[in-house]
Amino acid sequence: MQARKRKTFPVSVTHGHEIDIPKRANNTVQPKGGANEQSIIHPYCQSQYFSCKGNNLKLGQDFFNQPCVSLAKALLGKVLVRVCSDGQELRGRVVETEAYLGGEDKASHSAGGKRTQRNTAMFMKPGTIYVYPIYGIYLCMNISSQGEGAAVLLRALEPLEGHAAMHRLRGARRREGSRPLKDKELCNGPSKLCQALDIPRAFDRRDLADDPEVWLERDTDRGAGREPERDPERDPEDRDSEGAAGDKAPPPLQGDGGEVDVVTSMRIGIESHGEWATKPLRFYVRGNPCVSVRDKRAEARGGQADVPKVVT
DNA sequence: GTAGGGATGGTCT
DNA sequence: GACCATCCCTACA
Repeated sequence: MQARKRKTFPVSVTHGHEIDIPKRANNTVQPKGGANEQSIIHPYCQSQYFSCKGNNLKLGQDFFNQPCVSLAKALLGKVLVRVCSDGQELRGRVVETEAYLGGEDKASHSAGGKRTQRNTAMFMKPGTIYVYPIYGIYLCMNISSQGEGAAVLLRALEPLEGHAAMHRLRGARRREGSRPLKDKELCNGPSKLCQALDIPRAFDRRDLADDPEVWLERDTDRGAGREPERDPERDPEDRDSEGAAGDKAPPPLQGDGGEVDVVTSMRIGIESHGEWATKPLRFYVRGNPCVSVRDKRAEARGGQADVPKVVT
């Protein structure tokens, strides 16, 4: 299937989506410097609207230097960018996170202030990537925050750019002949997103605020939440993104500085940690089909988890 | 769609 | 040796 055409001007593209560029009265776009300059505008980075000497969309140290719960919520709607070895950029919007608070949090790898070779990154400066192996064969990616040993686990992304590469990367580990993955299944889990964006263990302890291969950006896509980008390389039979198997279209994310409709819930997979397993420290974008596990009860209550007390 | 079970090997005690 | 912030597949409603 071919990429669906949109009524947007295709000169400047963000995250693989065309962005709506205000047109002049004569309905033409006037790139700064005239028509010749249009040809040298980079599809993403050098948009005339997001000119990026040094990429001014990139989130820096200041962003990461905030308390863990605050960072976990702030990450929702931001875009994780990964530059592959072949130069291709993969992009996914963060739609689900979990906060691990450090010493007091018994479910955290850094519980009790315990510092090991593995979790060293959790104690490094905010914005440090913590990648660890789990169940022998998978990886999970965290971002350290303010607070000793505190970090935010990235649990799910909404694929924005590089769908074909993500399908390849995810498919490489699946059984031959198994059913094709839907777009919403590419990154709907902490290890799945590491596979889809080719996040290696070697990224552990690297600085997300200053790394040429992986970083976070503000989301400039005012159309976030609409139908995901289609990738012409993909299997034409993959029709998943047609409303994500009946899911309602996710609510619009308001890019930078805007509000995201956040659902707060209990964290996943830590049942053995007693009361800490029930703390409302998981956050996700309401209605987004790429979330790994939806908490319908929390959603029915208006986005709040059962347990009222939030530890920050 | 949901639930259950098997696979898997690094990390920690 | 036990645990594990997971994933995939199959069966069933």
